[in-house]
Amino acid sequence: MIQKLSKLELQIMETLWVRGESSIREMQEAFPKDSRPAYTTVQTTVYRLEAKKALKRIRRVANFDIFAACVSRSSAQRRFIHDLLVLFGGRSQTVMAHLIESGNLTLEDVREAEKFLLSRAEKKSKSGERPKP
Amino acid sequence: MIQKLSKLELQIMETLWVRGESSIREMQEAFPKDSRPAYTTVQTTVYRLEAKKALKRIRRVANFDIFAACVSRSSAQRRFIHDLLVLFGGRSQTVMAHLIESGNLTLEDVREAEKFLLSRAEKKSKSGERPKP
DNA sequence: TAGTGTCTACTACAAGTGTACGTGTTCAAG
DNA sequence: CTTGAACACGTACACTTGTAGTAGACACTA
Repeated sequence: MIQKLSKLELQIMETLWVRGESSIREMQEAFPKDSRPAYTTVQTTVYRLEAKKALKRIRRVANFDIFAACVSRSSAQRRFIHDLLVLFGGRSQTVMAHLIESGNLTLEDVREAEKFLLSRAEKKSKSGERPKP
Repeated sequence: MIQKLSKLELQIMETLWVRGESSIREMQEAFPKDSRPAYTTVQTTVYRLEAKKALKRIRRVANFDIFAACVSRSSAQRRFIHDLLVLFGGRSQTVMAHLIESGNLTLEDVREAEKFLLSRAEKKSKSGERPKP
């Protein structure tokens, strides 16, 4: 099972996920300049992520290391969402309600989701009753 | 502004939100018996919540205190969701996608949300252009 | 080859969190 | 009034997380 990642840790993983292999310097500079942690802060966090086997050293270029993600973005996020749901008593409607309230979820988004759910339901009925994958 | 609450803290607040005023013992026993923290653990957490002004002592019955929530459930949850969104780069579609993936969000839920969004859009256009409350 | 700047590796520390032990207090039954 | 049960309160401790300083290794330049 994937270990729990903290906020900063996830932000750092984000760089690896979107930009691929990176050095510590690159990960640090991926932060917005107005809220950028010190180089050593990023470094420590990267080492901790390495200990958690969330990323690994790929190779060494000149005098610095290049890292790459070991866990996929969606599995880490899944893990995160799961924790979230526990807190909301498993009621994702509540979560969605908040997303809407805060104006972060538009009608379009919801319709998109609906379409997706419909197409999935179709596929399911075609391939016979499949209660829980 | 509401302070950040941890997982355990939120779970304890949950008791106050759903059952109303409670004693420490009641909050502790609200946990499922197979994962119930010790009485003193709950107690310490309650004291910390008191320091954060998330709850307060209402009155004393016999030799024990009765507590009640000071912050509303939705404001605490809002705070939590906000943090979550930051991690997902503000893309709530991603969050919703995960909720669907995990089977926690049904077609019905989504349709419900859609209805709500529609009715809200109507209200907004009736009361004139209101860009950002 | 000496100098300069970057990177690693180690170390440190404070705040937050989960957990729990004593000691003292209070109630209620005997 | 004594005693036992339940509770309050202070204290403690280990672990996590965010943050960063420093010493030494290394590479590239003059």
